[in-house]
Amino acid sequence: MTEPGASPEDPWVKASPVDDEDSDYHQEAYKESYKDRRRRAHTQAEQKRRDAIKRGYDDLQTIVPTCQQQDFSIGSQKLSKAIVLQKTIDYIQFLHKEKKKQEEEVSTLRKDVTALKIMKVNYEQIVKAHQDNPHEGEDQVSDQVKFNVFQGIMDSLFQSFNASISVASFQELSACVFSWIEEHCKPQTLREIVIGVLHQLKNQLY
DNA sequence: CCCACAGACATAAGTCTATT
DNA sequence: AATAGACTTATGTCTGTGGG
Repeated sequence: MTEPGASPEDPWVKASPVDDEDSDYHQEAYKESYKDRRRRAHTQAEQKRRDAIKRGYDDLQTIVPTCQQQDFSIGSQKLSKAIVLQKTIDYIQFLHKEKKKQEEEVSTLRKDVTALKIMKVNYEQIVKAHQDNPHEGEDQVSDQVKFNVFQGIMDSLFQSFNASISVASFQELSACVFSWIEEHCKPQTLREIVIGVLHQLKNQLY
């Protein structure tokens, strides 16, 4: 739609007052020209603003993957602005959820790394002790059996630890750890675990 | 303080397009 | 062809800002 009588080439054509001696008319003509000039500039500015908005929607449609899915039965139909906005909102919510999931995964993996590092240090100490005293206790059981005993005990402890511990906050973690130690690390309980593991291994071996 | 200006928003009217 | 819905365009109004 074009403005009636508007000429895009000469937007400021009415900007100067007309050459007339009549001051009232002169004034009126000047006012009118200012009004026209103002209207023209405003129309241009408004066009610019609408272009910017349109560009924004186009960019959204390009960036948001769910806006790019096309129904091939219809062809590459342009989505309405309302749909582009809704799909953008949905996509941002999806990204937020994904980010949260990945952060949780990273946290879990960090804990695994810490545990593995501790275990590595412990094993290195054991290996070093063996190297320092290679002949101590020739009648000792094999490394495999020792590992099985260790593994059985640690598995049992880990199961009770995993069932008792929540890591939502440090306070909660700390409270859970203390309660777990009280409940599952009593001498009597540990004794039962060790005996149970040894029995189990004995049955497997013989 | 007044005026000019720019930008944002609202609205009416026109245009385009898919559907019935 | 009629119609509905989405979109565009021009214009009016309001508000904030900066210069004289």
